[in-house]
Amino acid sequence: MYRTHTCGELNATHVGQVVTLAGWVHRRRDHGGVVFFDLRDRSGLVQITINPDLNAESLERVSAIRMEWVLQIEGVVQKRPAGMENPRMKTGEVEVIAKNVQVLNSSKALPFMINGETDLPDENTRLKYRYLDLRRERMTNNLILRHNVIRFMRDYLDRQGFLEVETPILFKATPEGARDYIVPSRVYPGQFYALPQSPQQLKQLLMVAGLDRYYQIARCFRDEDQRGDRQPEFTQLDLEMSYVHRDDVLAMVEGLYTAMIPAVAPDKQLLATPWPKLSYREALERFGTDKPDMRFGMELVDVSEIFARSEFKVFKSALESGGAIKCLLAPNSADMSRKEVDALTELAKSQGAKGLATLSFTDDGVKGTAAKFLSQQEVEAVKSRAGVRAGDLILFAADERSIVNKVLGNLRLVFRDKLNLADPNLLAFIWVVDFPMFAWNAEEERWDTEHHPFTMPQLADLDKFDTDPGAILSDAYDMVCNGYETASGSIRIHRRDIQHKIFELLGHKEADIQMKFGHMLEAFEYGAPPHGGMAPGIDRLVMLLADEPNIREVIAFPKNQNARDVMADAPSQVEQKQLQELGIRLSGTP
RNA sequence: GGUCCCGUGGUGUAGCGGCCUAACAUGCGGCCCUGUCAAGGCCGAGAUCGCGGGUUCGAAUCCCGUCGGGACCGCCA
Repeated sequence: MYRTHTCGELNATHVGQVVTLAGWVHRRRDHGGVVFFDLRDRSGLVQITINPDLNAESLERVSAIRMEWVLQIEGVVQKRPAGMENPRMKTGEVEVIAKNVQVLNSSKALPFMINGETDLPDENTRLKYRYLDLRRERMTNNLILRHNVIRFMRDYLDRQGFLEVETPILFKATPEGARDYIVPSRVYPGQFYALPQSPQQLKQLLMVAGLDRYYQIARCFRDEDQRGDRQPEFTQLDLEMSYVHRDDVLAMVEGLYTAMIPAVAPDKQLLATPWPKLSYREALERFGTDKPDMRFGMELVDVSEIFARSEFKVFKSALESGGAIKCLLAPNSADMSRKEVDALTELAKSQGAKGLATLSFTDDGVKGTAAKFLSQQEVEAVKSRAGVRAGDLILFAADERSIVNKVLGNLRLVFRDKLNLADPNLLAFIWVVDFPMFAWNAEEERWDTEHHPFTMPQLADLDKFDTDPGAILSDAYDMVCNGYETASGSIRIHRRDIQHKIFELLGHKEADIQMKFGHMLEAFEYGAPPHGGMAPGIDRLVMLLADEPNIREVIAFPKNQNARDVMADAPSQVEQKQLQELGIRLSGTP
């Protein structure tokens, strides 16, 4: 063994012991006579003291040593002289007086500094040298946190009677949902596997197989454009249970999370237990989104009624065409500059609104773009309905209801960030339930499933299939936290007739259904039990627990926004021979 | 596919028509220094300002294009 102890574990109880350590030079402080190194391994830092009476061989090595060299230090743990302790270091009471210094490896000058939190380079540089970036304490801690989260999940689910089962990475392309990553087959030229977007079908088949309670730390692949909270491959806690109703699944997962979070992230507070349940409709109406950040108020206020007889053209025409007028109260924002309001208006326009109307309640009276178009009574009515106080700003959106909600929902988040309305240590978990089963796809003139085609419609709505599919609610649910969708799931269809009906409504032809989903339909004919499940996203959860702004910070080797691995430079071309074996000829760019 | 923002020594920034033969910090090299902990002091090397074109007497600075990166919209069952 190279070492007897780790750096971070040393403390006053080790005083007097001879120890051997191995690690990186985090910092060096060379005083000419005495030299200090902070030696680092995963466990932390400890000060190594090189005194001038060290053996000549070691002493000669010391002068050449630079940051990130790998050393093996044999020495004696000593209590630091009085007044020389460093209370900011975990090991600050002690130091290791070196008796022998071996250089295990040297290091080139670093492409960027990794011993502080400031001055991080461009993210691509961090990704190119990810192995250096991960040496940083913050990144190491993120990976440790992620490990603790997954370990807790495994232990907890094991105690709850779940079995961890692995499912294939090479599977079958699915026509629904995201774009698939496909893998050519050598044995069957011209045919392709697909990487799973999730193990959805497989876990349902495990229920048919009688596994009863299944989970997996599952890698999922979706070939869509990136965001801060989306990567081409990501990890879910995929789970499925037999003989459950919606609330059984929710209670299981809520129990897991409320036990886990104090254990892995003790600084975080849960907003409420049990977690509030919001219907999809209610979430949209009150917060303008199906993934509301519940850490602060600023709810949307419907003022359509107040303006039922308004002469303000913008409001009038919105109502006449069946739309709505809603507003948002931005506290203490009446003094916002024209420029800032214009920027908000641009944002609103980018999301489909025609514009924004404002009222600002200043010391000099009511100002804003809507002021001169509204009557005194209308202004008073808005004031009392929205609870306006002096200094507040009101923003109106008048349009189709869906656009109004979307625009104000996004503005709500802009003000959250601008006015620091959300407590960063709060985790506001909620359940969003009662999603619509279908959404009309205007572009392709057909129905799409809102969740996925294996989701069980609510029984009360089954008779609406032929009359009003848009009104059918499903037994789908999302876990939402601080404005992120952190899990999604549903009770599944376990009856062949209903499943078949869904595929039909989605516009699949009979032959297609057999080719793409025949295995599922057939399985349902062999005594499929009622079942349901969920898939909490692990990357997003760890991101929230670690206070990171994106999931790349909690993934060891993520891809950049253009789905590129800049360290290994993937994707890359392959040998012509490989393509030949697969029967693939490149036709140039699509 | 679209919108917006960014690109200056290894790294992070400043400079935003002439004062730039490009500044500061850090890192790097050398020298001095026996108690520091972002150690300190002195000296030094290191950048054709992402790339291409244009405007101008003159471009890091203005314009156009392009490449790379980021945020967002579309997309993400």
